[in-house]
Amino acid sequence: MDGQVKSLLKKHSLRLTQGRKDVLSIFLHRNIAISHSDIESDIDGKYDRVTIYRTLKSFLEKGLIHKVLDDSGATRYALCNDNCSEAEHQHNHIHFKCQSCDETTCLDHVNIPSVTLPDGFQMAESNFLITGTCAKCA
Amino acid sequence: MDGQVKSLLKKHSLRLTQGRKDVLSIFLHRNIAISHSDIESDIDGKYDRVTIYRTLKSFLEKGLIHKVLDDSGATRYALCNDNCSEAEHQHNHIHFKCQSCDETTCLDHVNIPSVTLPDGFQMAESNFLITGTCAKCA
DNA sequence: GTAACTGCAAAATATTTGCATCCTT
DNA sequence: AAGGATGCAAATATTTTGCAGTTAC
Repeated sequence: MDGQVKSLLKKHSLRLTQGRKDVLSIFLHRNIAISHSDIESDIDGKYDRVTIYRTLKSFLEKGLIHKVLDDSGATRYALCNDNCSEAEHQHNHIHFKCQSCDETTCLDHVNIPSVTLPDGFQMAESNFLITGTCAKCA
Repeated sequence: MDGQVKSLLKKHSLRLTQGRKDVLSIFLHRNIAISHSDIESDIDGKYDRVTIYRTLKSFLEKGLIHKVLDDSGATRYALCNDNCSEAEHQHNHIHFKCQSCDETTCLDHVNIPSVTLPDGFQMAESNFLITGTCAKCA
């Protein structure tokens, strides 16, 4: 796991600092979309709130994580898949938010269906969020 | 238009106050998803910031408007269609956010395709946001 | 008349910026 | 050594809450 953390950071041209390793570990351990405050409570004061904001921003810019839309207003993030880089994101999976346990998961095996847009509209990215009850809470 | 405003408010069991009429008018005039700050700049101090928050909350609870997902963190709202009520929301259209003009529109004629969820997952609502270039900006 | 709505003040939460210091490369 | 990362302070933005006064029904 530690080797994975290092190689992921290196792969995305990010310096190997303890803070980044710890934050990335959280993403790897919890396979759900997490927010700034999730991380803050996980590390429990080990790093400054501002540092976490900047860490997330760096990860975002380098294509290590992506934003997960949420209907509650909270900003959440999830690990990108291997195909993502600073240059281009390649996400085609649906996000599912459970109304019961409040967890947002990436449905990696459910692809976003293609849609036909009206004349003149050009798609760049798409985000699909489904709300409901997850398998654990059903 | 004024009659439409009144009947819409009545239909959703909302008292006819000037503030609500004005806010609802903004939604009717601008057929795009708007945020709290959009409204605030539109009314230009006529009502308190807090009142607008509470107005939006009331509209939301009574099924007059719905939240529109946004990738920038801003919370936006759009008018519900006729089928929505306090009890149930019935949205099946895709939202399109233009990266150029920053406007979010409801693509009323593009339905959200149905997807098959993994075993145990149950869908309640779905939100589909496509980012790209709109017809005006292409 | 009464419950709901509004404005003002203030608190709580979320996010960003500047700067000095420290650490990775 | 140099540029990037961090911590602290503080500014800004966003949203919520309490309370007193006002208004719609």
